Amino acid sequence: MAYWLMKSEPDSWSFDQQKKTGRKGAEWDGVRNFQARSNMKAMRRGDLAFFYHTGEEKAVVGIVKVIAEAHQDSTDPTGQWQCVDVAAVEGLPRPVTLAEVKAHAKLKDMKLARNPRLSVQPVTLQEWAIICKLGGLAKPPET
DNA sequence: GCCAACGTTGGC
DNA sequence: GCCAACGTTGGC
Repeated sequence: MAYWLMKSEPDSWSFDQQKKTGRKGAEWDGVRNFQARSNMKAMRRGDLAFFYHTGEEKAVVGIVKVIAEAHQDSTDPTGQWQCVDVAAVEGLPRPVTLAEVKAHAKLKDMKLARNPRLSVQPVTLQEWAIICKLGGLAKPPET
């Protein structure tokens, strides 16, 4: 069981859109970065990920679950890129902003703060728990 | 809208 | 295989 963080520009794909796809979820397509790809290849069914909005919001807004492991990205004609499928689990009652992450002693070394350009990144259990709490969840979701 | 940081590409 | 140039991302 691993934890991740996936970033999206809400204008192109938002957590609200993700929620509308319900339990069947959607492909996390369009990733064209080797590091992000290798992170997606390491994902297993049932892993959980934060859904982060870039741009205006710059905040973790929800949680998604990996429902299909890495497979061909249907939007890639060259066939070299892959994606996973994710489904919304729940939104955070209170979004956790990038500013808060950077200000928090235990979170400021997160990849999110250090390398904001990596679109799919691992999150430690400790980071996961802290952000869930800051986000207003009584307890982190179960798989 | 600008700029810094990073990743990727291509020439040597 | 190295490195400069370029393009893109994302924060400010």
